[in-house]
Amino acid sequence: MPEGHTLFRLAADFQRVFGERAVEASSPQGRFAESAASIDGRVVESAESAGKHLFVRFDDDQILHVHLGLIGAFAIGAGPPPAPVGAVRLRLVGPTSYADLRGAITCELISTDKLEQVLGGLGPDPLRSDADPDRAFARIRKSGKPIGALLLDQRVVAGVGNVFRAELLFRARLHPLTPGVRVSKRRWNGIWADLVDLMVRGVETGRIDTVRPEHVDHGGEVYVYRRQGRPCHVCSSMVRTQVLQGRNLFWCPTCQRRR
DNA sequence: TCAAGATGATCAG
DNA sequence: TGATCCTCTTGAT
Repeated sequence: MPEGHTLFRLAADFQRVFGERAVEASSPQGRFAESAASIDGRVVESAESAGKHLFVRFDDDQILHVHLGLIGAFAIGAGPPPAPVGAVRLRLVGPTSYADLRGAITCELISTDKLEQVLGGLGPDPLRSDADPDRAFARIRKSGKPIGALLLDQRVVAGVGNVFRAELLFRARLHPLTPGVRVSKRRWNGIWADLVDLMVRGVETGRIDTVRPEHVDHGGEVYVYRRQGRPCHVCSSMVRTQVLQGRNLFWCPTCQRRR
């Protein structure tokens, strides 16, 4: 479930479990064997996330860069690790816990220069206190692309995925195909504040929970994401879907009218 | 039991 | 735009 809040939690978990500790590294699947050997026995100095990227810094300045992609997962477990199940690309084992990486699209060792390069390509991350929403708006206001496409562009905002996109636009009552150039500064400021709020809550709970209490009487709900053909929680219109740039878009045709 | 689709991003054409 | 990476869940058979 890798959107920005997932990576933020993962980095915090890494810091708590492996921080300041030496780890054994291996690649049961074999595809990362050489790099695993290179960090085997090193001490983890720090772990942090930026958007959907995870960076783990070791005491010899090597940096592990992981991007989970659509299907990847970095599972942390307590105690001694069991025999690897499935294609475990990287396994880290510390004194009290272990972590298994599967299915990631990126798993590599990088230098500080490359780290700067990756960070430089990302828009502001709502979970970082130094994030500047105006930097994102500067791109949005001069683009004719739909706001729904711009929100998924990691150069615009780092960490937003398909769930946050769908829910943010619903909560803002904004149609996903509205061109960026038509989104006002005031509107964007509201969306950004809502995004920060939702992602911070996502970090706390580990879930994406977006429905306001007055609209549903239990938790674990979303307004439109993957609810196509089902009634909107607010107005009972049927939620719609459409593929935009290869990704599924969801919206309520009544609450999010095209202007 | 098996196929399809999914919260992502890159690359070829 | 479609194929690809590669894993897991869901729903159809």
